[in-house]
Amino acid sequence: MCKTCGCSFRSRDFGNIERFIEPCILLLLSKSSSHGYGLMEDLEKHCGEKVDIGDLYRTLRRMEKDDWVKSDWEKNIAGPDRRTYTITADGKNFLMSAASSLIRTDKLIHRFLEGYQKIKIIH
Amino acid sequence: MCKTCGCSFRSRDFGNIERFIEPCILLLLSKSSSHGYGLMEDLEKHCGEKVDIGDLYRTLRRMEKDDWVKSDWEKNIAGPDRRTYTITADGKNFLMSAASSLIRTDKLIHRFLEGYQKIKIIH
DNA sequence: ACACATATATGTAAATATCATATAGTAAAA
DNA sequence: TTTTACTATATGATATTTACATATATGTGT
Repeated sequence: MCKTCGCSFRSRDFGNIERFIEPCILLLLSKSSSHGYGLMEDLEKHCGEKVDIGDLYRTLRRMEKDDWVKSDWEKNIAGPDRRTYTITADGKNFLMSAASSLIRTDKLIHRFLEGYQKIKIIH
Repeated sequence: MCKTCGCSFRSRDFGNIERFIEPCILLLLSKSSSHGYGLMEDLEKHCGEKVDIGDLYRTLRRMEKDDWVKSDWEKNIAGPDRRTYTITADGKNFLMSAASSLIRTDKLIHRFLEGYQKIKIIH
């Protein structure tokens, strides 16, 4: 049920990749360690990802539970302290397998789009 | 929690596009009307999609509720009767917008893979 | 009579996403 | 000095989606 207008149609955008944010985070962290709020800004700037900040923090905690990242509190004079995340060996491995999966996903999309072009020409 | 081995890691494959099956179904139906079981075979053969049959039937009923397809029962001498689905005008519109979304998704994946190639060269 | 392929459907649980809200530190404006 | 804005982390509640199991029924071949 669409929340904005109350209609019976689903409102979520189509085409979302499940948990795409996770490899994006790991890619950023493999360049340099960072904290949640900083990752939010980088995800929007460099990854074209719009981010729900609550989801991002929850995702980071989950990724630490999965041992893909580890975190340490960092003193911050200019504002609230930060929880700084660093990628682990497991995180690098997942990033590698995620890249393979995304290549497969990309092929599926291409196959679909090719098929779509064909029916578009006919009709 | 992983069901097969009981470990604390998530087991689902990474890279799944949410509801990707729906535009795939609509693409097949825009070639010719079909029923659930037939769509299952075509999705696996032509779309490279492994399909949960229960999910497929539920998805088709939902798509009819959304007016993307309509269905009629068809007599079948060679087996149980079939519910045959036909794409609607709304379904064609959704298919078009899904194709646009997937082009965007594809760009996100490419951006990610380019970034990944860069860090792979460095490390 | 029984197994098997075809055919549709639902129950339940887990995982994920969305939206709202809570809390707190720092700095600058009013 | 109080209020506002920005930075920063986190959780509650709900909706959506997926996964796996199970139920039901028809027709064919052995």
